[in-house]
Amino acid sequence: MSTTPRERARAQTLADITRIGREHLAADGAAALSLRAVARDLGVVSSAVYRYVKSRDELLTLLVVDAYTELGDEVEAAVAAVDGPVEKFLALGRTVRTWGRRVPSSYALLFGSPVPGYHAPAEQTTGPGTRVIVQLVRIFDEADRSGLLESRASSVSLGPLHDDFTEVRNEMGTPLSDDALARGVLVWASLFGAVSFDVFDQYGSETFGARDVLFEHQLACLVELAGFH
Amino acid sequence: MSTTPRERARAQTLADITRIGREHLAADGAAALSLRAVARDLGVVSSAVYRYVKSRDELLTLLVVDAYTELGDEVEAAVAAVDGPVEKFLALGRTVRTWGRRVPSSYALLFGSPVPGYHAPAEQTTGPGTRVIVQLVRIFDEADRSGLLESRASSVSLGPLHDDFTEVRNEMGTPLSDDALARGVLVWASLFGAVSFDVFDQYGSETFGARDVLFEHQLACLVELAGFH
DNA sequence: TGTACATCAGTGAACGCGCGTTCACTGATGTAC
DNA sequence: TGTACATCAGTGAACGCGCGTTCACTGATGTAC
Repeated sequence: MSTTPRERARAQTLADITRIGREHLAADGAAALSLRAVARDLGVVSSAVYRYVKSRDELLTLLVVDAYTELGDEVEAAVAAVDGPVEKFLALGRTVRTWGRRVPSSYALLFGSPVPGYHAPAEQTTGPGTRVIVQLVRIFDEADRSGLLESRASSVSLGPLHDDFTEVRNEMGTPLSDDALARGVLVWASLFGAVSFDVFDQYGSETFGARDVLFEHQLACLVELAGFH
Repeated sequence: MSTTPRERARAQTLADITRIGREHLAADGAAALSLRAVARDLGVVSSAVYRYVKSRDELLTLLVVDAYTELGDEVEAAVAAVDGPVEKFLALGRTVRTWGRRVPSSYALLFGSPVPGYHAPAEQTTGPGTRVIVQLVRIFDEADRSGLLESRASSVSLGPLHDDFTEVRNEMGTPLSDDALARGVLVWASLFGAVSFDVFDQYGSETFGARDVLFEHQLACLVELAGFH
């Protein structure tokens, strides 16, 4: 673990590149992200960046991982800080929204339109990319174990999805029923729908003044939808 | 209403530009949309496009309006074709999803990340942009009038939003309560959250095989969340 | 401890490319008398 | 019906700009003997 000065300098430069990349992401969006512009801000000739990053796509991957990691850290911390499934769910939801509003361009990179021509390499992004949903599953799990998860059958048969859900149970190490998992998926999608509408300003900029209140109400409804009590 | 040949030719060219623009949107995304590329495909020198469109942003606006119009047309037709709030809601949801999956790039333009540096001019996009939510409000309205809308109070007070909701009631010409409207907003956001996850492939490409079944289940849950019965 | 060599960060020029927008122009189509 | 003029679509050149990526290079920092 002894780091040489060179290694430290290298790590520092890579961190600088990521930071500058994030700034450009915020200013111009992912599609306009440019290695040359990053090099300029780094105070270095454009070809020098290739010592650190193989291509523009690799820089994007760096930013994707960075964003997932930041969000994952914050969500895990917030969830760990409170007790009980309902409180943990509220903490998760609030953290996602707060993070999204603080760094909308990173939020857009992860949850908005796909970047044309770019595909995140699964090996690097899957881990950090699943931290939020892992937390959500754990919350459902805890609610279930404590007998706080209402069981409700849907009018639509989930039979065709049973094998897929079994796969999910194995990957996530949870014994939740198909029905509970399906509800979890909807709660997950709904939460991000509500946050996206807020972050991307789909309501119209002047429709709702008290966005915080609206979101709290939505979270309360989602708790119901989840079936916690 | 008599159209001269020149006017007809002009309208045709403008339609061609829109069509080609859509193709480029699909291929490269909104941020990479280029007047020069459209001109090339139109078989015309780049400056010629400026006879039809004042700038790149105006072309984007054209595409936004075009997309909203197509979606609005399809949703209205689907909703009109069936009876009762539940059926109408299901038709609305299915149509949004089907449209989104058919033209994901147009879906992304309207409901994905904002295009950096571009702001849709309200005068042109507000009308077509509200057609889906207008339909949704009407469905809630009809359910309410038929006594099919369960009234449920939320644990979060909507007081701070009362004036905003009154504004919405005036604009949309509906007598729905704050609570019903708030639930409508959440259903709206949740629906688009579910569709976005599907269209943008947030589930992971191989997690769910039977996406149709999953979505039908989600719609059924949203009917519950809406409070229809 | 000193020297020879290897590693590596960063340079600068070049490749070939695409972009939005302006402007003076040509030539065909339409219109007024 | 014919002529003079106005309108308008499309041309081609130019402006100034930015991009990703490669490559041979310099010079400083590290390492092995």
